[in-house]
Amino acid sequence: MWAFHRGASVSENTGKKQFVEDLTDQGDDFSRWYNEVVRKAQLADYSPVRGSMVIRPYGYGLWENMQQLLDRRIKATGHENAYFPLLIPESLLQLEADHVEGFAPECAWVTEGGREKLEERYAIRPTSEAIIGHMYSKWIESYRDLPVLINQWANVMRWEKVTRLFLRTAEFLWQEGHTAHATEQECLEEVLRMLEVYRDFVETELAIPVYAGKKSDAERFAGAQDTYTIEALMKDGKALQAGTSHHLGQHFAKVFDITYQDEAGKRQHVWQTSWGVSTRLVGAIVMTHGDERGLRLPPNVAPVQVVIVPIWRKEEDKAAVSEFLVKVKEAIGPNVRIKVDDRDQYSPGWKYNEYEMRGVPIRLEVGPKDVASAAVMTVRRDTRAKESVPLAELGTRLPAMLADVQKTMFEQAKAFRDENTVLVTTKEEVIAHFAAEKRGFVAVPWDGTAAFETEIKEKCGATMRCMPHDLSRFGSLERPGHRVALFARAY
RNA sequence: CGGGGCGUGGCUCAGCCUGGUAGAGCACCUGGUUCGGGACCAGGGGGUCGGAGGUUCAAAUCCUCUCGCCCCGACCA
Repeated sequence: MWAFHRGASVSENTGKKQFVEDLTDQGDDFSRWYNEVVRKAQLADYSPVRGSMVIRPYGYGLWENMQQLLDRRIKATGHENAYFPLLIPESLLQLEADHVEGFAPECAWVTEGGREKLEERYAIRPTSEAIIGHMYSKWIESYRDLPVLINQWANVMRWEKVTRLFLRTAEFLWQEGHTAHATEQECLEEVLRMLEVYRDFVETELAIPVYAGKKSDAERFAGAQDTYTIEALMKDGKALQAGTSHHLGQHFAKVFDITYQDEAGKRQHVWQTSWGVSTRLVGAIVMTHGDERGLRLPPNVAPVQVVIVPIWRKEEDKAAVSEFLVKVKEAIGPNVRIKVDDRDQYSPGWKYNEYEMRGVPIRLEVGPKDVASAAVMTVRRDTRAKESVPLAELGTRLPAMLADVQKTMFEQAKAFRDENTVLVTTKEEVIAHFAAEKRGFVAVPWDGTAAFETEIKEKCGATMRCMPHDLSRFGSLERPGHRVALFARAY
């Protein structure tokens, strides 16, 4: 099951070197493959700042497309964007005990301004609950002010000991939603609404299937009452937390004194949520869809959806192909993100390999033969299927093909995830699974004790990822007094 | 933060053990021929060997410290 195809291999028939050179095989060393792909595809590069990376235009373009699609959903559910300061006074951060306890070890501090030592040091935000809680206490007075539904797109910093491109960097980009509600009921609805927004966004736009569910006490966010999560499975069999939505209860409201007068004139603490996804999702795309040739990007977020490679030998070909290209672009129309690579110094074959490595969903080859037949050759990245499409049909066929690539990628990822989700009935079987396989999700009836989780973690390194909401696949595991829990080794 | 590994042109690495003129392939630049799955020929440019200190007539090479990166574990989006 875990024998991957070898990349950069020698073809059995021709003996010629076949595709992407110098790319480590996924099965040989997945981590190394990941690092190489991220850098060779120019998503990101290391920077001189410890643990911090530079997101290059191609990677940032991917993030921008993700941002746009998610931002639309966040606004469609009634939220507004705002911006809070990067620096958080230590006194604010310290108000919520569990919160400080959770974040203190990874805070970076500003202790000087200009040449003066500060009276109170500032934390560079690891998250913004504290500063936002402080502001909410000023803004909220009456039940008429509720709910407050604010989102922020920002960078945050966590002084991580071990960093990895996109998956865990000291500084990263994300969005963090922070809402305040009059009742716990409304608050919980919001938490689940946003979890669903994340699930839909990640599955629909990133083509990454996830299990949505609730975290155990051991895994929940510092300062939260409950944490909900979406968990994805990477190709190496490890789980990745792809987004979280927190039910903060009244913890922050109490310490930041966020209160309102209800209709009866009585003063009440608000109920709060916070939820976020980060640039880690870029890493999730790479590790969910990538293959032995490199990246595979879901069309919905790919910076370039269709790359056009013109081909010519003689000068007269060049003129004819160039002329034809104008018609091709016109036929495609403005709704597809295209790129024409007419650089002369690279051969068509070189370009094919290059754009496959960079994950462009569809390639068009346009040469003299295509001009003659008034068609273009299309090649899909997901299936590598080649098909000649008449110029007249491009305008409708290309968007349909992109949609199909998107769908196929999701189905492939889902099939992989499902094949690697097993059901067992005892703790011992969970441990045995990870001791032997060390991969995939294992669903098991959980008695709700911390000892159960701890023993599994200590014996095989797997942690509880969530208690899934959708039990349609796990019905056979339901037991009185138990919850179905998913375990996995995780990033 | 523990255990292990690695820092030498842009990239992948050799040279280090046994100190003595910094190398190769790829990439890059120029010219020409090429172009439907990583083209070829000719010419050319580029590195104070991660950093600091030490030993030595002499350090990429030996010693000490330091920074960074990678892998495996413990903690986190």
